Amino acid sequence: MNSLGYTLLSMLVRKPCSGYELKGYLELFWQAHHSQIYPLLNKLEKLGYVVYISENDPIHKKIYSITDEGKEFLQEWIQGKTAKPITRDEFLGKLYAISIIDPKRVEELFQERQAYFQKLATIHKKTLDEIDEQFGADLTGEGWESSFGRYLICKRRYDMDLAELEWCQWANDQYRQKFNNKNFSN
Amino acid sequence: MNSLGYTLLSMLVRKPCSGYELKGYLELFWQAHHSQIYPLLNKLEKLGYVVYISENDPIHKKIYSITDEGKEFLQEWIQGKTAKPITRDEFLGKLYAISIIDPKRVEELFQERQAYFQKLATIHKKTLDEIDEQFGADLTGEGWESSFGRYLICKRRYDMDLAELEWCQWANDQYRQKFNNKNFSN
DNA sequence: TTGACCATGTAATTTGTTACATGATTTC
DNA sequence: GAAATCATGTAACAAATTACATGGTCAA
Repeated sequence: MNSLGYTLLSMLVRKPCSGYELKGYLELFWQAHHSQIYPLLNKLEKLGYVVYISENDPIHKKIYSITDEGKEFLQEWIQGKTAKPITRDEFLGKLYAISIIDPKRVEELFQERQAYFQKLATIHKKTLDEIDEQFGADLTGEGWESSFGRYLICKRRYDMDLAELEWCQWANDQYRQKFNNKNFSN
Repeated sequence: MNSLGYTLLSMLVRKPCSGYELKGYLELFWQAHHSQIYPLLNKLEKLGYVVYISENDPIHKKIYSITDEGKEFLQEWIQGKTAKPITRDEFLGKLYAISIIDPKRVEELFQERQAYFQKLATIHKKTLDEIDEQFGADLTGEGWESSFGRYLICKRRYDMDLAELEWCQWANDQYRQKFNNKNFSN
């Protein structure tokens, strides 16, 4: 099984989910396409690590639940070595060449970046508030344990969004100062 | 050409580099293997977007330089749509299931995470200091323009390292509080 | 009735990872 | 003289992306 497969199992510890839901939750720290998720869930099901209960649920929606065997399998992975986090950021790839980018385009790139993370920050703040509302900010609500991991991860993501926004402002300011002083040329 | 290929071009705007160097610089925001980088550089060379000057340089080291055609090609990419940043984080994949992880292992996971980002923060701080030293903190040194992009990216990375470390401390504290209160069970 | 979102799947292609291969240099 | 780091390459395999394919729901 690959890392994404284990991660799907990990997310099913919190609550039974459909592939579509998993894709959404996953976006906090792992962007996966549905074309990866659905086949993996089918594989996990064949292996007996998840079961699906399509019961009375609307139309063609498959809610997966982790099995005890799935939990054991997951534990083995959790005990093993943890791979380093991976990032790939095209914006930064472009920014590397900032000295030869048209100033209008630079401003545009920063603006797009800020808008993107502003949107994410808003979404993640809302999610955090919802978790607090559901379980109580003093962490006393029922079922809290199973959502604790997601809560920590969501908080991290929100913190990172804010750090990214702060950096954006700083970097854009630096650029403007630089540009006004020396006019950059090149 | 793919995003990594364009990003390599972008990095060559700053200064001529070997594939090995590029791999190192890239690690700030894009983790690529040498088995991707070397073939891409050969491809870019065949297309005339980079040239290599192995001249008097030690043994088998190939220093690549971007051409004017390469810069034009790069500009087209920079003008186009920017793909969203990608992250994949196994640690967070494990953390999702924190409610069923042995507390000792949880502490270990947090410790490893902190050590990892502490190490990165130290490296990135050092790199930032070197850039400041080389060009002057008031951004007046010669050749500053071409390293400005790298400077911004390096600062971002350092900020993110610190944010990650702060979150780690917060999250570990939350976990300990939670664990001491309710003993988590499960 | 159009567009956004929910919902799942497969196939073709591209990208990324791991393994195979080699060899020099530097530091301890 | 052993280990780490510098340095480049290819091949086999695994994973991710994009395209193809289908169909339901809900709100403006």
